[in-house]
Amino acid sequence: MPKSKTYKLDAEPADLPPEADQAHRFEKARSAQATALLEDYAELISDLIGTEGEARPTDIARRLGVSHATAIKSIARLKREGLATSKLYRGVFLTPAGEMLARRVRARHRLVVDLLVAVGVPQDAAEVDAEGIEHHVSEESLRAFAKFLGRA
Amino acid sequence: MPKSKTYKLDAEPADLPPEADQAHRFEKARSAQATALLEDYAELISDLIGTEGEARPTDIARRLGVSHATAIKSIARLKREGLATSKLYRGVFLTPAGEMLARRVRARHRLVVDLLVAVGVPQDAAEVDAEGIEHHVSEESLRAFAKFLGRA
DNA sequence: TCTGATTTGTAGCCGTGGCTACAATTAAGC
DNA sequence: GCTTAATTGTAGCCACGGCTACAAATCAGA
Ligand SMILES: [Mn+2]
Ligand SMILES: [Mn+2]
Ligand SMILES: [Mn+2]
Ligand SMILES: [Mn+2]
Repeated sequence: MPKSKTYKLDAEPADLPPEADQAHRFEKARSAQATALLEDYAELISDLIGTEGEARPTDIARRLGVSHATAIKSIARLKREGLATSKLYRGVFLTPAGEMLARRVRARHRLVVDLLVAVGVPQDAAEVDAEGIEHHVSEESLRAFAKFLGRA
Repeated sequence: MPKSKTYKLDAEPADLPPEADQAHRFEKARSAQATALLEDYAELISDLIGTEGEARPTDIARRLGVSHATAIKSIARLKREGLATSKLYRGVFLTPAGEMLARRVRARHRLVVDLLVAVGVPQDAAEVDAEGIEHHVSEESLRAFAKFLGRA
């Protein structure tokens, strides 16, 4: 992560050299990537709690296709960032912030899949591609997607 | 999570437990992420050579918004992977493999931007989002995009 | 030419997210 | 209840891609 800089979330002066503009785009993509893992974990934990009643590290790891050690370390990061908690040997839970994130991420995930399908991408490919694409879709694009899908 | 089975693109047996399906999607996203940096460098180096006549580490770094040390290390990875070469103090060049990658990536980048715009995303947002999205768009999706845009 | 600015390269640090191997704890079965 | 299997956690390794600081090489201008 770059350092905690004061993010001017949309006020990017347009009168900078063009390479600054490009640098800004790359920076956005990097920062989106930095949160992608947190988003996927939040969504998955929420899903597991919803369908299985609990989210245990082993299940999380299996669903993600990583070793349980990796999952546990990533869960530690979620806890550090205030998105999850976990009682010893009793599964992982989402904090209110984590729940909010999960809800947002799930809605976005569905919207992305639906848009892909709407423009002609086969369902299977849409599911695969969306898992990576979702983390780079801005609110502005999401609004456009919703409108395009007639859900404005 | 629909249990569809059409993707013979990779040799993934379609009759596995559903969580294997999900793991497979996450794995795809991770592997796409692993090549994203190479793709951006290849595209950028190609652009710089095309517009400036050469691609020097300092310029690459400025366009990406990273330190020159970071750029030089990433360029070293490109060389390791057979995508670029560089003569001391004389800029970075793409190997044939690197050129091919750059061409593919540039075409894909444009197609993604065009699709986003076509579904109503403002140009600026499309440019920003595409920088991240592009790395996760499969060939299958690309074909669908082209068809949707009437470039089948 | 030579001196100072720019560019390039190197070294070393850090956090992330992979992994394996092993230890400890809990759950299950007999 | 004991033994064994499964789960969870820890430790330690690695590659990657950020960074700063410093060194070396090249380029430009006076
Ligand atoms: Mn995802
Ligand atoms: Mn998702
Ligand atoms: Mn990109
Ligand atoms: Mn690009």
